[in-house]
Amino acid sequence: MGITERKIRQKEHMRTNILAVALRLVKDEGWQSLSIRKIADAIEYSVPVIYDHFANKEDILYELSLDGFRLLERTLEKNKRNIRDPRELLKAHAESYWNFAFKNPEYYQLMYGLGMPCSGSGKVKPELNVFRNHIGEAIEKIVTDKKSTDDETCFKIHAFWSVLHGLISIMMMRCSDIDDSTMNKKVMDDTVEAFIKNL
Amino acid sequence: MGITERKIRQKEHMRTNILAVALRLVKDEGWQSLSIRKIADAIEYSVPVIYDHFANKEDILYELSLDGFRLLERTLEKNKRNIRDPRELLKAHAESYWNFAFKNPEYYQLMYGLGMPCSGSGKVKPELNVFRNHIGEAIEKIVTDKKSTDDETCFKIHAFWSVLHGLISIMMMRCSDIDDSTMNKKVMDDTVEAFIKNL
DNA sequence: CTACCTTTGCTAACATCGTTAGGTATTTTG
DNA sequence: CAAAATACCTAACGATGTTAGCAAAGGTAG
Repeated sequence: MGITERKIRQKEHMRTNILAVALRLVKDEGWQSLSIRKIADAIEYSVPVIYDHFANKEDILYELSLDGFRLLERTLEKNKRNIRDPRELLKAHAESYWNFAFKNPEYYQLMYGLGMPCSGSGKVKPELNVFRNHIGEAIEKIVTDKKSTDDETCFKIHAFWSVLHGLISIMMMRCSDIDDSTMNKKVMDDTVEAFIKNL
Repeated sequence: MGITERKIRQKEHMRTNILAVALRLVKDEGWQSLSIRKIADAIEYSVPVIYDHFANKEDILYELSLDGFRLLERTLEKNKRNIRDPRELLKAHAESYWNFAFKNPEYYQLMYGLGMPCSGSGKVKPELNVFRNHIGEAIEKIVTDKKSTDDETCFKIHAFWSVLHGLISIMMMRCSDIDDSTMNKKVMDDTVEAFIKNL
C-alpha cells in the first residue's frame, strides 16, 4: 500500500515540522512566548491539528528537550570514540557540555529547567543522566586503580557534574558581560584541571 | 496629621499583606499556579487593587525574591558575627546556603530562577551576589597569606559557589529519592572539605 | 453647607492563553 | 454505492494578566 505509506510519511513530517517550527520560535523569541497558536500559524494549519500529534504544550517542550539530549549525547559519544585517555576524555566531555550549553542555550534551559514553567511538575526524565553517565564512565576508569569505594566515586561524579552545571546556570542568569563569559570559561578549565589532578 | 499616617500605614499593610498571601499561595500550590485573581480572593479585595501596589505579577515575584535574599543574608550575617575562623565560617556559610535552599525551596527557585517563568527576562538583580559576596570575604581571608592573584581568588569563589548551586539545582530537579538528599548532602560536605583543604 | 477633588474600590471588559467539542468535507474501506 | 474513518476547520470554554471607566466616600476650600 504505497498510499498509506505516503500518508504515514506525511503524518510524521507534520510532527517533525511542528517540532522544528516550535524550536525556531523558541530560538527567535524565547520559550516564554511560545504558544500553540503561533505554532499553528507557522505551520499554516489550524490549532487543533497540533493536538492530533501532541497531547499538550508540555509534551511538545518535552520532545524538544529530548532532541537536546540526543544532540548532546552525540557529541559525548564522539568524544568517547576518539579519545582513549580517560583524563583527556573527561576534559573533552566538560568542554563539550560547556559548549553545548552556550551554543544552544534554549536547549539547555529546556533540558535542565532553567527558568522553565512546568519542567519540574512532570516526571523525572532519565535523560537527565546522559551527561552524568558519560562522565561517570570516564571517572570510573581514572579511579579504577586507586582504591576508591563506590560511594566515593559516586560523590566525585556528582561533584564534577555539579560544578559544571552550577557555573553554567550562574552564568546564564547573570550573562550581562562577555567578561564573565571568558572568565567563567577559565574558572571551568581550572576547576576541571584541579579536579582531575586530585582524582 | 494622624489620619494620613494611619492611611499610609494601611497602605503599607495592604502591600505586605499581598506579599504574605502570595507567599502563602506559592508555598501551598507552587509558584506555577499563583494568579492575581487568587491573591485578590485571598486578601478579599478585587483584582485591580493589586495593581495599585504592584506594577504587574512579575513585580510581585520579584519582591518576594528580595524577601528571600534578605532571609538568606540574615543567616550569613549571623555566621559572620559568630564565627572567627574563616575556614569554619566558610563551612558554616555553605551549610546555611544548603539548609536555606531545602527549607525554602520556593524562595530558592524564585531567587535563582529554577523553573521560573520571566525570571531571566528582566534585569539582573544585584542581590544574586549576596552569597557570592559572603563566601568571597571568607575565602579572601583564608587565601590572604598565600600568594594568590586576584584572578585566582575570584576563580575559587566562583567554583565554590557553583558547586553548591549546581548540587542544589540538580537535586531539586531529580528530587525523587530521600536517598539522593542525604547522599548529596554528603557530596556537599566532602566537596566543601576538599575545597577548603586545597585553598 | 455646598462644591470640588482625591482617594478607594469595584464591575466589566480586552487580549491572549491552553484545550476541546462538534461539524463538514474528503478519503478509505466493506 | 453506502458506511466508516480521516483530515481539517470554526467556534467556543475557561483561565490568565491587565486596564478603562465608573461609583462611592472622605477630606478640603469657599
